[in-house]
Amino acid sequence: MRDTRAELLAQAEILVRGRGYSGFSYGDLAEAVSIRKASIHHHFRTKTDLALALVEAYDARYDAALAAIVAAQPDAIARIEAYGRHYLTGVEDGLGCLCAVLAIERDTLPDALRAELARFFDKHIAWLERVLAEGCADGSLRPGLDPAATARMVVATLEGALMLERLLAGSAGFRLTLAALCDSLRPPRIGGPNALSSERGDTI
Amino acid sequence: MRDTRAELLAQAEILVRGRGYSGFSYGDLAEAVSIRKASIHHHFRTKTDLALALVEAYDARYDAALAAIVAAQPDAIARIEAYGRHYLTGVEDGLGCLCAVLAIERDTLPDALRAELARFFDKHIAWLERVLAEGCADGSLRPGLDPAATARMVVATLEGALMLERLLAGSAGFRLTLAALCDSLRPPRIGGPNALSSERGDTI
DNA sequence: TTATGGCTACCATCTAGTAGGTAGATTATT
DNA sequence: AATAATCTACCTACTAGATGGTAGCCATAA
Repeated sequence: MRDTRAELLAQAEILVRGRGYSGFSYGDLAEAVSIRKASIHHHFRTKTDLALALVEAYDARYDAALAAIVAAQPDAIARIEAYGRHYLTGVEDGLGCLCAVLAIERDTLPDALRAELARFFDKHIAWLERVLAEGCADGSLRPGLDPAATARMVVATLEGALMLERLLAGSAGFRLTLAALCDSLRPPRIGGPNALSSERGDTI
Repeated sequence: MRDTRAELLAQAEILVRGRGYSGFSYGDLAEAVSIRKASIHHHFRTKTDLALALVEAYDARYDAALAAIVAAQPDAIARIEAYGRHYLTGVEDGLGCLCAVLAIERDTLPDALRAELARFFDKHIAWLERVLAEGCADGSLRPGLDPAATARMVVATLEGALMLERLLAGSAGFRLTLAALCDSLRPPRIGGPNALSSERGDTI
């Protein structure tokens, strides 16, 4: 027997991430899942309820992903690179970040949904701030780096790159940005081809 | 006599940037400008025509802004900071970037509009790449920085920060990100409180 | 005179959401 | 074990209102 609710969530997520929240309708979703429009209301009474459930599921998946990254990657830069690769799959699938898509329509969003979005992003920023603070402490990051400000910057960069490269250069463009971001966090190489005012060195 | 077309453009831009493209309607716009819905069609035959006109006007304003920045700021970092301050006004006004808002709904956008958006962002990336290349050449930027990749990163960071901080911490949050971004482009400070094990000469 | 720019009055279609019903499974009661 | 009550998941049919867009009329200004 099929799990209609799960199918609704999966297809709705694809629709929202591709066309925006008010750009998709129960009609579209009904067609995608092959049930009648009215039946969707049995699972999600209102469109807002559906949106909240979408964010909840998306958030839970990210919770798991963040924990997995911390477990698998010991190094701060590697963690941020792994974090960035989650956004990369969005670019590859041609889908924006669910929460960014919703955030765009901020002015028309119900308060509860707006609050959930804020919680989602605050959580990511807090996670990154810890990762960065640890990296600062063990010297694997550029000295002088401000973990709090840089955490916000990292989320912003990846969110922006996903929006941008979904439109422009796809995963190739995204990878460039992710590489530039990681480079900007690394400690300056010393003694290499470009210590000081001399030439700049290659990138690897 | 009033310039209705200009008023329509101004109000439509506010509506789109606040609620998304399919989140605003001719009905909303008619109310905002105090004319009848049907009269809008006299100025903009279809909603797509209106969107194209919005992007054109937005693009033209940015053309002027980019030129003004180059004229006023001699230094690469100062130019990028000035560029970032344009996004900051969006945060202050509670409005997203017009083109980012439209890009979110990529899958339902008419081809012509999607192409205009790509042109808009490509232009910004090209402009930044030049600014960064010049900054690399005159030594005012971190050595080893890749202008092409970093240009994409800068646009992504600012677009992402605008989306994010409009929802979260407002201009205070945005300023943090902008500061972290500029810091990440500067040459490493030397001799300061946190020089690595090796000294090196000053950069300014 | 002829555009221009607005109007009223439409239209077909789509929107989220409701009402009420049905077939089948599950659970409770005898 | 048989029956009764309830629940689940879907359906058809509908509503009121919004949507983008059209047709055609009328005032004013060049």
